[in-house]
Amino acid sequence: MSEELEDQRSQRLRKLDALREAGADPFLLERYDKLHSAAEVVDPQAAHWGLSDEERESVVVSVAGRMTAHRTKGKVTFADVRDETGRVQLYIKRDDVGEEAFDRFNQLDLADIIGVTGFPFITRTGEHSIHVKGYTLLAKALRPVPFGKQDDSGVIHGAIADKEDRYRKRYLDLLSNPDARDILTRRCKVVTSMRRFLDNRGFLEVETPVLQQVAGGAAARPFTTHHNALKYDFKLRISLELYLKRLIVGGYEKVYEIGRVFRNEGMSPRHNPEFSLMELYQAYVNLEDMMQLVEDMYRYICTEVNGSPVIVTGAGQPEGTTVTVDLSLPWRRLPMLQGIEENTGLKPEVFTSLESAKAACAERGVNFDLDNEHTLGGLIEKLHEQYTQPTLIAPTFITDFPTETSPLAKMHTDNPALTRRFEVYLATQELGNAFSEINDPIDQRARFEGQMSQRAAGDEEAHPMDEDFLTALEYGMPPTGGLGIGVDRLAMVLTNAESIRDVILFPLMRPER
RNA sequence: GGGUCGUUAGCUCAGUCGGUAGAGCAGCUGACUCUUAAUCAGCUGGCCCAGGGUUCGAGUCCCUGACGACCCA
Repeated sequence: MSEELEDQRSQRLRKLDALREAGADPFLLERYDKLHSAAEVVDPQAAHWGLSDEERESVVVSVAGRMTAHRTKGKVTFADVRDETGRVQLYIKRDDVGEEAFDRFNQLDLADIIGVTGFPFITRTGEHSIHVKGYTLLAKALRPVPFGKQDDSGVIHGAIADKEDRYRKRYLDLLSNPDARDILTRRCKVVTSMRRFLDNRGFLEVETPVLQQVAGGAAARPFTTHHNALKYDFKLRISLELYLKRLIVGGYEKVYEIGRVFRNEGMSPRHNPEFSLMELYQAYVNLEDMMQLVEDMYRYICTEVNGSPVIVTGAGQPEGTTVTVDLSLPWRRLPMLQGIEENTGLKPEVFTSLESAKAACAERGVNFDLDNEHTLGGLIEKLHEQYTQPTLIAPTFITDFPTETSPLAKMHTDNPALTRRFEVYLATQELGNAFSEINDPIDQRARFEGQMSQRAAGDEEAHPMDEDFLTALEYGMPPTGGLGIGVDRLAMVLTNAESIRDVILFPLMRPER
């Protein structure tokens, strides 16, 4: 095969072989004295830019990163090197480094990882650059990386664009699309700032089992996996709840976990089968204390991640429109039935039985099929989702959930049909779920039994019986407030991401065949 | 689960009425000692997602499938 017919990978392999034969195998290197970041070198405030041209020549800078562009111009070459912090331009002159080194530099391929030493240098066009005196190939890229090219208006051409490629080969997306990198970085900061907030408040971060005999704490179907030695099919957890409450029984008073949970359900722009959940439990506090905690935490995270407590997001809005949500304004509290009345005209009195509620819904006309509703609580939540939720732009606590759909929350003392529970909504998105935890083991058993009968009636997502958890409650658990937050969905709202896949580094993909 | 759209060079994308495959970038060769989407000259590069079908002839039309995206329940 002639040289001309080799594909780019073969050409790069050939160059690698040549380097190895010459005793310059880049993959044998382990360490490079990377003394500066690209951003530090380029920073207009950096001390070296205040020096005279002559003084600057004695300054040594050392950077490392990927070569993302090169422009050869006869006996001088310009190249770009990019690291985590940004881009810096290199200027290399044959007469400075010698013909052999200059030719070797021009043999480098885009995407090769190099280390460079030189001195700070301002080009005739005013760009802060590095005048190269020496360089080392630290790793060879055998495949071309689609960096794209940025035009004068900042638009990048040729970047990897196919969403499937971007998710499957996220490393290329990160190298190619600055926006993707920015969103994912901010998502990571959502997690660290959440952790910092809770640590500062004296919560203990704990880890609980992923492999469980009974997957409870939420309404969802679990994944099953097999343990060979025990010959037992374990479930992957669908929430963190029941183990964290066992820790409250055990005497811890403020615990939290940020962890992956798994729900065996379909995928959508808002659903990934594995996702990150934060749950916290605090003994001796009530629902109102949890509301205050949520307000404080969201303001903190938003300010840490975005620099401001104001969110501008298109979540839940018509294409091309955004809403502004100011987390520093007072948050509204709205009982669920009151919200339904405001948005449908259906009065709370009709929700005394499933039959009367269905009749009232049928008379009014609703935008979903009443035949699919088998419980009063389920019908109420459906009305909430369909009519109230789309109106909830400003931060709102929806309170007083039906007992039927809240098998782990304390009942109201004056109304056993409703619970001491709230969900947080902002920009129409549900971003948190909290309740006063049931600590009455008799009540908890009755709730589980109610769920079992729904399960028997065909609801595969109804909560399973958990005898081990009930035993724990029987040893005594203090009154406790609990809170759960879907981290990915919070990140979506804070970063204005369109899909949950945009805030997950490696979203689940169907295996390629 | 239903519907719509997409899959063409390493990357981004064209491809007309069905007539044997195109551009830009990347790559290769050469020129150029301050360029920056560098420029200029020349060149290379294709399982048109897969499998069937219609046709003298299919990237293009039909069917089935794979994968993805979006919308709906």
